[in-house]
Amino acid sequence: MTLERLLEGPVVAAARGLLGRRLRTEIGGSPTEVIISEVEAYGGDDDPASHAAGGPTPRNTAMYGPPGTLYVYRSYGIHWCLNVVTGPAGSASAVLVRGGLPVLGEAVMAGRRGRSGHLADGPGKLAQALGVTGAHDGTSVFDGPVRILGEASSEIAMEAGPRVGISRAADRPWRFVLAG
DNA sequence: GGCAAGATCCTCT
DNA sequence: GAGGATCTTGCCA
Repeated sequence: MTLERLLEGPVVAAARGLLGRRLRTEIGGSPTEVIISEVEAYGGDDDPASHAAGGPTPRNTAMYGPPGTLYVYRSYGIHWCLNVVTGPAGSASAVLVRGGLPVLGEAVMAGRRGRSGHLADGPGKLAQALGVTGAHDGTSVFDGPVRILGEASSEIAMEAGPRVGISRAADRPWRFVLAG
């Protein structure tokens, strides 16, 4: 299964497929890379917890783009959160990347974060460590500054659970983490 | 034009 | 383990 085909499919399948893949950025001349270790799936209008639940708005325009579009939004006025749009264009479903394991450019990430350790174990931390901001909203993960490498990691162990940090439809088991 | 809520992180106790 | 920081977005008057 290629990355393109994966992202064109149902959002839950895409979320599972993204787990364990590599997320690479090359921003400010410093390459950084993490293995995606935690994701959450968000549907379109039929998902009350999704930003697209109320229809298109200036902020969530990127969610209505083609699969592989990057959707970056500001959370709590402080942090950036990084999503990958999935499904056919117009479905407005996306996968939130909640965490990753640093594999390249660890020193760069520590510099951006202003501390060592806990570099990318949360949505806001991940975006900050990788240097992702609203400037990258709407770019493509196939040929933009923020890319997902196509190599599939086969046979990985994962666990599913309820989504975190939301108040509506929080019971859907659409959160996936690498086991261990 | 004003208000309330939010897919979070950090510090202190 | 609990609470504060901090500001953008979207809704309503």
